Amino acid sequence: MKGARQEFFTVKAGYQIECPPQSDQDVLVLCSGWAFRYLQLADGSRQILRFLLPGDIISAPMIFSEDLNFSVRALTEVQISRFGGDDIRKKCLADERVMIELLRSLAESGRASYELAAALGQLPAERRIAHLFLGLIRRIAARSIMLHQRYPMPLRQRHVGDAVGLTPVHVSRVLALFRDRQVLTLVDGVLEVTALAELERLGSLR
Amino acid sequence: MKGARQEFFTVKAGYQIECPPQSDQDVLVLCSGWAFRYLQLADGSRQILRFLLPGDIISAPMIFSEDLNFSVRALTEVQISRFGGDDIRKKCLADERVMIELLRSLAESGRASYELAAALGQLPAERRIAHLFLGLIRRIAARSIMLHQRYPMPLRQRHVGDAVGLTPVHVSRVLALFRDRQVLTLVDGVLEVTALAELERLGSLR
DNA sequence: CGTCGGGTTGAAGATTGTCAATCGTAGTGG
DNA sequence: CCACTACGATTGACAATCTTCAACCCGACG
Repeated sequence: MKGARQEFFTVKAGYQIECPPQSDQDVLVLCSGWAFRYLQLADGSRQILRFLLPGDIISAPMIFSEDLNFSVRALTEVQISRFGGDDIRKKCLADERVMIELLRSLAESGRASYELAAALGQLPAERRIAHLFLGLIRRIAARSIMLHQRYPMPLRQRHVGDAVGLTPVHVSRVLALFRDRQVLTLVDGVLEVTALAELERLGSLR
Repeated sequence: MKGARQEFFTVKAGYQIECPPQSDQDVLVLCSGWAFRYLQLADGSRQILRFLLPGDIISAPMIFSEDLNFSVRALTEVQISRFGGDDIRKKCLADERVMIELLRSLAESGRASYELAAALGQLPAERRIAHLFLGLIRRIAARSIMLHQRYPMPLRQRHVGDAVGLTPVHVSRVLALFRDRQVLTLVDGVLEVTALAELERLGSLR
């Protein structure tokens, strides 16, 4: 990416990641920390659409289209790198591989949102939560070598609930079940998986 | 599109629309009839991801990516036009506008799947069904002039259920409610909207 | 020491699913 | 023309799932 205009900035945990007026077309990449895309509904509830991990493009589905139809919020403190939208678009046309990589990311994002819809529509609470964790630990494992099935997971139960369409109290009950059955524990920002096979059985769609 | 390799074929109502071996990269466009994209789950249930109307690209999210992660099935008898994948890709690079149009379609598809996730995760049955119909009548109205708020809607209640994550029985109850409250009726493949304002109030996310 | 956010738990209620019976309509074969 | 069947829609009774409301605990932090 050398030669491209690029800057960094930081957003504190819990704050929205704005896409300021003139820079709608810019591309933001998450460098450290966690964030999430979500849709805010009129009745006050929100649907978390995807958790963003370091390396993810924050507004992946919108690199070419103009209007952003979702919001993004920092889950932990995050560091973000901004690339000029025009630079990126020029690079795409110049370098085949940049374009391919962007499209791959776009396709992955599309697949994920379809899986999410299927999970929300068809699975009961337990399996929805298993599906969420399964997707997350796979993405985490793809980024760093894991030890003892312990994964960083800086989510409150409210975030889990907003992601799978359940109330925090019910999330608490399901997590208690998982604990009792020795499937996993989520404590203090760390997810420990004790029965991966069971988690996969619950969380897999096919 | 003149000069591109192109063929037509037909699929009967209820049959799957296959993407045969060698032509995974081809682009299929729906010319007449209705179809739907869906994900088949291991337990036998399925989530309908999007209904396809004439003019829609059948595998829109997958023009560039190789593996198709969803299935497509004909809802009515459909006519389909096939374009060679290589031809399309060449056109994209040659003609800026073709690329733009494809990306617009892709972005629209992404927005729709996010809205679907939000509806499935956050809305109760009544509002989920309202949301489905609202999205459909807007797309139908954009394609042809409508009279008296009557829209062709060749869905069985089972399709509605698979699209919004409810059992056909409960869909029947909700539709009965809508009938009683004079909001809409769905009879014999025709949706008649009698209280559009109410439908919008129920089915809008924001 | 008080407060506050997050998690846990119980009890009650709302929503949605399951099971089963019924009805109408269209098709099918005698 | 008449069973016979198959499918979709409807309805009732009941059960399972999930939400709501409330109380309580606990650690962090002023």
